[in-house]
Amino acid sequence: MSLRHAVLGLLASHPATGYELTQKFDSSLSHAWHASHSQIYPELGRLAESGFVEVVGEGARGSRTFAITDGGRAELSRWMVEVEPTRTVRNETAVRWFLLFLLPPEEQRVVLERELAHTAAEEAMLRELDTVIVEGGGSPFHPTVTLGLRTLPVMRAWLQEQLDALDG
Amino acid sequence: MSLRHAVLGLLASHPATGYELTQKFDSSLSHAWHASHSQIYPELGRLAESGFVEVVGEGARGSRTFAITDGGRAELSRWMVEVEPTRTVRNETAVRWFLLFLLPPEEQRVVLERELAHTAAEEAMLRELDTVIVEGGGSPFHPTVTLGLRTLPVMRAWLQEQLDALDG
DNA sequence: GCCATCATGTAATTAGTTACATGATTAG
DNA sequence: CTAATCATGTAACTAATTACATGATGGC
Repeated sequence: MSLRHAVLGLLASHPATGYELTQKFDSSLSHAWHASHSQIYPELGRLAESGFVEVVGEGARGSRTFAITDGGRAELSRWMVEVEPTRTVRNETAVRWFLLFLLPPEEQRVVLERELAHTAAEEAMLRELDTVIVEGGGSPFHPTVTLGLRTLPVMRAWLQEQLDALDG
Repeated sequence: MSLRHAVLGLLASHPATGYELTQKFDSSLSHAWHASHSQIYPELGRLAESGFVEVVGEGARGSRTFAITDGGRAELSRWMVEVEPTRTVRNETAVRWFLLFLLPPEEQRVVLERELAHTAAEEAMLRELDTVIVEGGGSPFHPTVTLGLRTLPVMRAWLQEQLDALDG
């Protein structure tokens, strides 16, 4: 389970509430791991029980800010350095691209155009994230943006080639 | 759930046994979706119940070969064209890369070298898959290989840059 | 006053992993 | 003969999604 360590990692750079963590899973971490609030709140509870995080403040509307503990940092390092990474990937978009050839040309075109539009939207999102990061004086999560902005043109080129092949 | 449609997609290009499908999830589809045999066999049963696949032959050791039906093809097209794609991704390797900066330089180096070694192994695997495909007279699953071989250099360059930054 | 967003939680269901279990065939 | 691979299945458990549920705060 990477959720545990993803949450720990987010808290390692900044204390946050469950709500803020949920937002980070939807922005900076969205190309690496997904989790919704119904998973995050119970996980914070379990991490606190294990002594890896602790509540360091309470705010409006019953919000609680969590911070990583020394034990949490140790656990995170251990996981990153010593635990053999699980290489399994789950990416529905990739599945769809790889099955594309099964469709008749006209349907392929529809799907390819949808995907091209999506890469454009994604690029806009990444550029905005990048701006936020630069204005904020640099952030630990730059890799998501950097790698995203570098791999997007490769993806777009492939989609465009498939479209061109349909025409020519 | 993409498993259902991934299985349907694999059967759409070729009838196969559950065992063969399991192998394909570990090779051609490994960068898009993962599934183990304990998930695949029950799914084949459910697909058969829905009338999307059928048994078209029995072989040694109780093996059963499944093929997609017309109904299955229709369902697959519907899913690919009409169903709004789920864009959530789960990739533990990406999580690890994005948390890298949390480690002290010497540990970063260890991890970066492990990851560089992994990209090399992956490239070898992709090249071998590519050879198999070319010798087999071309295969529908070429996109996995093509995109993999194109994105790998981007990944490797990023890893190398991080390493260089540690040194210089 | 009302709508958007902030903020948290739980319950029911479905998906996925790990472990258990069995046996046939084939290459060396 | 024996180890690797082929081939299938189920059970127990863990992870993740979807749906239900509630209420505060702030801007207009």
